[in-house]
Amino acid sequence: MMCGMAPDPNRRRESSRRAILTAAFDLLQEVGYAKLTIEGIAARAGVGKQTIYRWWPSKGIVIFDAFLMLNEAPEGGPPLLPDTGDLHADLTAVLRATVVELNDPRYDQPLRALSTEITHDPELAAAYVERLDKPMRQAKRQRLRSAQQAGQLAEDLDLDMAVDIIWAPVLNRWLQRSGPLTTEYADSIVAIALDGLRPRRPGD
Amino acid sequence: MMCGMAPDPNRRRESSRRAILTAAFDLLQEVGYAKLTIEGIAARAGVGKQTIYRWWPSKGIVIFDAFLMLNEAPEGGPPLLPDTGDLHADLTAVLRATVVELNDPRYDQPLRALSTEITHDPELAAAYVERLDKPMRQAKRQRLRSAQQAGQLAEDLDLDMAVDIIWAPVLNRWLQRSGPLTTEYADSIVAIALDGLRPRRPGD
Amino acid sequence: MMCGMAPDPNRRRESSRRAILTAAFDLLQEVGYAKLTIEGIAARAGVGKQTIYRWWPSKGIVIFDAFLMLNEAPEGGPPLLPDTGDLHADLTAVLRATVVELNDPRYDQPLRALSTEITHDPELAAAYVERLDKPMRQAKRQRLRSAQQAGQLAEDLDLDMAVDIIWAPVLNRWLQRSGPLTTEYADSIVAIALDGLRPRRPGD
Amino acid sequence: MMCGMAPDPNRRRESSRRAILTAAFDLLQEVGYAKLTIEGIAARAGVGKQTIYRWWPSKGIVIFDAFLMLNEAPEGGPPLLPDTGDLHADLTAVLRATVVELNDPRYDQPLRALSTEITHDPELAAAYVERLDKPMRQAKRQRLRSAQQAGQLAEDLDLDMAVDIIWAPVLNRWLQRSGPLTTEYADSIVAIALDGLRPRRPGD
DNA sequence: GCTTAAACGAGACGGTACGTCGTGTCTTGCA
DNA sequence: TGCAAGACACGACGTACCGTCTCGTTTAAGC
Repeated sequence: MMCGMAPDPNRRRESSRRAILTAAFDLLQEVGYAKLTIEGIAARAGVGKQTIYRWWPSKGIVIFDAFLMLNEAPEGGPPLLPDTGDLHADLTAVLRATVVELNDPRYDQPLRALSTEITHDPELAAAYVERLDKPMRQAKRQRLRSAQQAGQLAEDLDLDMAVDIIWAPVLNRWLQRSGPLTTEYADSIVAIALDGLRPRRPGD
Repeated sequence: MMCGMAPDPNRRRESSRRAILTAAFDLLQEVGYAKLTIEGIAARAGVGKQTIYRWWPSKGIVIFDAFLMLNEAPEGGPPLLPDTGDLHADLTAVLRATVVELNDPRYDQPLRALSTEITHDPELAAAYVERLDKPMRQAKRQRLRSAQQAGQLAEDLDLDMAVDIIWAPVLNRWLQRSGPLTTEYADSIVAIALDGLRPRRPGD
Repeated sequence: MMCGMAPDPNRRRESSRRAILTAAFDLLQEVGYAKLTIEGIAARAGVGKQTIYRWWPSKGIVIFDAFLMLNEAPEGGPPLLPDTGDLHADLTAVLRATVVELNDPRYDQPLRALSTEITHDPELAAAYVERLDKPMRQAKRQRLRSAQQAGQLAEDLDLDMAVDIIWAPVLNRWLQRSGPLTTEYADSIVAIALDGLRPRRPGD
Repeated sequence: MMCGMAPDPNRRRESSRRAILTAAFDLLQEVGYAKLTIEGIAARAGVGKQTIYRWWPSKGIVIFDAFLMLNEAPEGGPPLLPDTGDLHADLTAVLRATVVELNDPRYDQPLRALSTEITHDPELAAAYVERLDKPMRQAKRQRLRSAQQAGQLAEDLDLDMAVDIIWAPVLNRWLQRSGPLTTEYADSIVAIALDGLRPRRPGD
């Protein structure tokens, strides 16, 4: 017994949904976030504007859903980080991959757009954390836990913080362009995060 | 020889400049980034739109300048971090202050707006790094260098990276709302950053 | 041989037809011609839009049919004008009735809507002339012919023109609101039409 | 001290005004009333939609103003009807001219549009009566008064009604297409109006 | 009475136009 | 001449309807 009756999802046309999300993502690449318009998405998708407004409450959620579609499509089970036993090497490889992805021009504009939307919309941020961040974070924590059990990480270490300390600097440098985002930067971050800022005793 | 003539900065009316920047900052708090308009700023500042377009090339730079005005006003010389000799305590205090500022509702919307503009405009990002980030980073590096000279930090440590590792997690959590941004979080980040993720030998 | 198959009139649901026409007429009164929409009619009639599109080619014809329904319903045979032998009195009475009907707020909006549709759609105009105008005109002509045979009207008078000369001024004043539409106006029109604009010899 | 501050007519751009009214009139001819849109007018006039909305409260008034522009432009003083002394001939000539104008395809659609707007908007109707109908009616009355003074019309004749009786049938037949609108029709109307429906004594 | 094909209600869809808002430019008149 | 005021061409907004198109669900004719 609600008013403002929500549309019936059964009647939703899947082809339109995909066309809209694809168009949104493609346009983000091509024209950038500032020039992304609902009208543009609708035109590119060959869809009426109302079809977008009917199913998505805001442009930000369209963008978010576009990423969801991308990430859910090719998945074969939950993501996993490599575990060769060499924590330093594994983390370096993964963080380098992150750097490469952030430097990929195909993802640059869309990712910045997603970041902006998350920054300004708490609900979207929650959805992001839940749907996109959580699975990756799980995998990262998983790798760290494995290292912890092998005695390679401090016993009382909060793994979520460890994840933050490793990945946040890279994301931040990318967002703010506070310096070149290179694989060397990734390497150094991993090294410093593992060993800490303080001098280590010889023999470690 | 009078095409595209740049306006004469000498004739610029200072009162209008301040009114515009103040209005921009206030409106950011009140209506948020998405609803911040040039017309709104002009109206609030009691100024013609052209006066904004004459002196600022984009809305982002108005926002940026608004922050510049704030940060340059009360300054008595370059900023400094406390140096009690106890690095852990000093860093904790400063990072806690950062957390408090980020949680201050007066700065929340404006800071997010600034962040968004930087994310999407490389030129603005460069200006940000140069004019706002650099001075603070200088102060942070300064404190770390002092510690390094006292043997409290690794000799070969890249201090810029150290700054990133300490401050990026806090900024990131704030931007993405990936978790509660508390002083405890700040404390833990400092602790982990200093000691690293690896287990320390007893006696450290 | 099955393209564009016309719907089978036998299966037509009479209740829907009446509901649609009633809804159309009522909405005309309530919201006026400009805001009359097919969706509105369908909603008010508790009917799907397609049911309207299936049976009526245009909104104008729905309106027209609504009038047809009204006029055909209470009919017991063809309409007749009173014939007391006193032509002046009879015409005055009938034209006064016309004025009263045009001034009735229940019919004002619907009639204006009908008029507009007729004005812009020649086919509809033909239907109007045939189905609504003709029967009334017949009755009017009948009364005039009776007077003509009694020697009260010129022998060679074109009765259709006589009808026009008597009724058109009233309709026109109503449509254009070029002046108050009163029974006195009707009276004067009849008087002038009968006697003509020229001065009459005494003794007429 | 008003809110909803009306725009300042001094700042109005005359060229835009003319372009809009011309475009509106031309489009009425070309696409007809039903397909006349504000967007279409703006596009054809090379003007922003807002410029139309700023100065005209409704589409009907744009149409009305388009006619005003047409009628005020070529005027050299108030309009006059021919006065040869032969009332019958003069009226016939003028009413024939009316018929010709109504049959002119350049004016057909625009006039029907104007008629529709007047029918549905009382305010517009008042403006029409005042600005467009009144001057013509004045000229018509003038000619009739001249005839009246010459003893060719009844002394106590209400000249406004006389005008109605002569012109309304033609307008009505044109609007409703209730029959062919020919010069013969005009002739007959004049003849019948002058002599009345009743038989005249021989010698008149 | 059971089947089956239609008309039906509901409403999603690709579109068009609405009337509003903001952009960045241009013009006018005041100081 | 710098400025406030604001008109302007332009483009996007979010909404309302258009007319078409599925969907299941009646419903009435024909087997």
